[in-house]
This record gives sequence, structure tokens and C-alpha cells, in this order.
Amino acid sequence: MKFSASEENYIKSIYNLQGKTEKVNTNSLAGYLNMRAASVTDMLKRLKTKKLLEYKKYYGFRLNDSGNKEALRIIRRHRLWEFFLVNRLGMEWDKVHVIAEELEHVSSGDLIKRLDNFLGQPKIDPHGDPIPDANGKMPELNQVSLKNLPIKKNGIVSSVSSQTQQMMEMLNHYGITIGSQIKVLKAFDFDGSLQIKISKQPACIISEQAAQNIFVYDDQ
Amino acid sequence: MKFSASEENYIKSIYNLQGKTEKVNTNSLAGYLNMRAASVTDMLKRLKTKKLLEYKKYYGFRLNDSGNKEALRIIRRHRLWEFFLVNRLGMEWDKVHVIAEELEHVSSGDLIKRLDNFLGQPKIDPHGDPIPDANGKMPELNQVSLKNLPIKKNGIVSSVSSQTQQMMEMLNHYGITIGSQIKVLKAFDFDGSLQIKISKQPACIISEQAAQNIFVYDDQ
DNA sequence: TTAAATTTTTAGATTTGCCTAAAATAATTT
DNA sequence: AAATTATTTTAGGCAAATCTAAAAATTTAA
Repeated sequence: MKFSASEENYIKSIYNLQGKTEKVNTNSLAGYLNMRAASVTDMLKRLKTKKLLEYKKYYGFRLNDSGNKEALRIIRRHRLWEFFLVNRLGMEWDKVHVIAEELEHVSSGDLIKRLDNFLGQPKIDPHGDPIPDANGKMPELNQVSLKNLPIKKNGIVSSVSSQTQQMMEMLNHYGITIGSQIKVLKAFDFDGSLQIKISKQPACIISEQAAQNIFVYDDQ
Repeated sequence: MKFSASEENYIKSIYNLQGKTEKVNTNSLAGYLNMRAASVTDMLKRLKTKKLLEYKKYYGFRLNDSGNKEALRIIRRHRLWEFFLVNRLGMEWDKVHVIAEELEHVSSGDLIKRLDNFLGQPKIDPHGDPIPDANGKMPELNQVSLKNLPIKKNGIVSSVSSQTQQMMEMLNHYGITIGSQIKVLKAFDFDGSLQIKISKQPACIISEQAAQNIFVYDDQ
């Protein structure tokens, strides 16, 4: 079945919001998509008709199996294009998201198969997120928030949960990029801030809020 | 100014239909786009409001300067993507059009600049059509219809005007591809059919209609 | 040069995807 | 357990992009 760009955006967003088991609610999806709750309700009905959604009025919703499968197809396209933009066209990893949001809706199975091959079947996108394979299988990587990385243990920056301009600005300031080696030297219980060391740079301090939004692969 | 995918399709189609000086009429554009005349009239009004069109009710229309500029930007994107699909992803040149129709609407100047560089600033797309440069300048190539190629003169197949399945089937049958060396041995005045020789294949006959739709670069 | 045919436009409807405002339902507080 | 608050849905509207059917304008032909 084929879906409109708008439907695909909703599907992808619901996927991103729903955890392993939790239901998503109308307002949080509306907030996530920068839309009004009423618009979300409209689309929920449409997606339910198309049998992508488990949805009981007033009680939240989740993607069902075909919804999840579709979401993974969209996410696969998005991440492959991001990989292309960064690793072939040389764009900055913090600038590719918007463009990939458009490219991901181009609907040709053959195109994506060939793009995947052309790129060497990458497993991780430039933000450090795993790329679902052609069957929708997502490589499980043991990622932890920097906040939870045990003291003195090495991690590799794998992704950041917020991709706002403000976040990017801060990461640039600290010289943190995907793939950076990182280590927590000390945690201050008072405010949750952390003293960290990034690659070979001198140690510095970051806030609990920042640490919460930076994810690393536990580098065992 | 930014345009919707739909507006861009109209702009590109008008560009393709208008010659050097002729006006385009509603019905021919409707036919070209597989739409009804009424829908075309609607869009003409919109494009006129956006100052892309010279349009007098009942008397046809043409793109004005900014319309032409916009058309060339769209065509540039389309042809660069076609080049990418064929020369990087290895798709067949007769299968890329539909996908490029989607990709061409992705709106990022930086993306196209980088794609152009990545591809080595190609001048001709896989169908043999020239790719407008970043300023909208279209390389002038002296292309003639096979029908008008002087007898015994070598030509290089540069493009075909119809990209229907039927045309592709016939080209495959004759073993004609973009870039093929081709020469007219004899013209039969009776029905306009031509005896031609393609590269090193034995001579064969094609109809006037086919010859009219195959273009070659005069290979001086 | 008027009648017929063709082309183009207008008028009004439909679908998608969004909105605001009001109503319905659920959750929380007193 | 009512009353208040918060959330969600419904109702109704709007713009883009399409359609059909009818009206208007132009072109062609008798």
C-alpha cells in the first residue's frame, strides 16, 4: 500500500513516540508534529481505516504490526539518505535531517535497494542511529545516555536525542561529534552535572540536561 | 520563491511545450499532463498571480522570464538526478524518469550544488538532453532528428522525444541506445522510411515516424 | 455571415490535510 | 462524589488541487 507524505510523517512520529509498550496520546503527537490535536485525531481515523493503528477513542493509540513495518521502511529510507548526504555529498551531519525528511518520501523500492548497495549497506546513520535492514530488522546496539555511563568507562558518542539548533550549537562548542570518544570523570550529585573528557581535549563540565540527551555506545 | 510540486510540474510542462515563440494552449497542456482543461485553467490563474506567466484568457500562454528561469531550475534538478540514478546507482536509462520526477521537487539549493559536484558537473543526462547549468544556461548542441540527418553522415543518438513503453520496446529491438553511432544509408521517398546502420550491426529499416522521434548529434 | 463545432472558462463538488471553537469525555482535586 | 481541570473529539471552515457539467468565447464551415 502507498501512503502520502503526510501519512508517512504521522506513522514515523508515532513510531518514535511509542516505546516498547506504552500508548501514545493525541496531545504529545500533536506537540511532536507541531500540529493541533484536532488534526491528529483526523489522521488517526485515517490511519485506523488503513489498518495501521490500534486506537480506542480517548485512550491513546499504538502502531500495529503493519504500522510498525511501514514505520521501519520510512526510517530506513530516511537514514540511508542521511548517510548519502553526509558520506557522499559531504554535508554536515547536523544539516541533513531536513533534506532527508523530503527524500524519505520518494517511493521506489528499487531506488532504495540500489542506494543501499551503492552506500555499502551501512548499519548506522551519521547521527549514530541504526539503519533498519530491508526486512525492517533494527540492529540492537547497547546505547546508554551519557548520564548513565559508568564513571571512567569509555563510550563512543552515538546519537543525540534532540536535534535542535540550540543542541547543535552546544555540541559544536564542546567539540562533540558522533563517534567522539568520551568518558565521565566525575558526577556532581548536587546538580547532576558531569565532568567529562572528550577524546584528547581537556576535561570540562556539562549539565545533567545535556548529558541526558547525549547517547553513547558502551565501549566494552 | 518556493513552489508546490504541482506548480513545478505545470511550469516544467509549459516549458517543454512552448517552442521559441509559440503560445501554448489549454487543451494541449491538459493532454500533456493527463488532466482536464478546467484544472489547467485554475493553475494558469495561480501561476499568473505568481508572475510566472503571460496569459490572456482564451488566447494561450507562455512562461515569462522568471517562469523560464524557474523551469530551468527544475529541469536541472531532474536531469542531475537522472544522471545519478543511471551512472551511480546503475539503473536503466529508460526507468529513471518516474523517480526523477519525484526527486526533482526536493528543494535545497545546497543539495543540488553538491550533487552536481559529486557527479562531476555533467553536461548531458542519460537521455542525451543537456543539463542547464547553475545559472540556467542550457548548452546548445546541434541536434537533428534522424529524419533530417544527411545521408551517410555519422550521428550519435542523443535523445528520443517519446519515452513511452512502446518506444522503448522498439529501441531495444533495434539495439539503439543513447550514444549509439548511427548513419542513414538510404531514404525511401515513397513512405519516408530509412535504411540505417547502427554501430556495427547489419543495416535495417525504420519508419519515418520512428526516425522523427530519434535525435542525433550531428557528428562533424 | 450565420450556424455548428471546438476550445476555454466558470461554477460548483470532492478529497486531503490542516485550522478554530465548542462539546464530550476522562482525570484530578477538594 | 461533585466540581474543576485537562484532554480528546466533533463540527464546521479553509486552501490546494483535482474533477464534471454547463456557460461563454472563439474558430470553422456551410
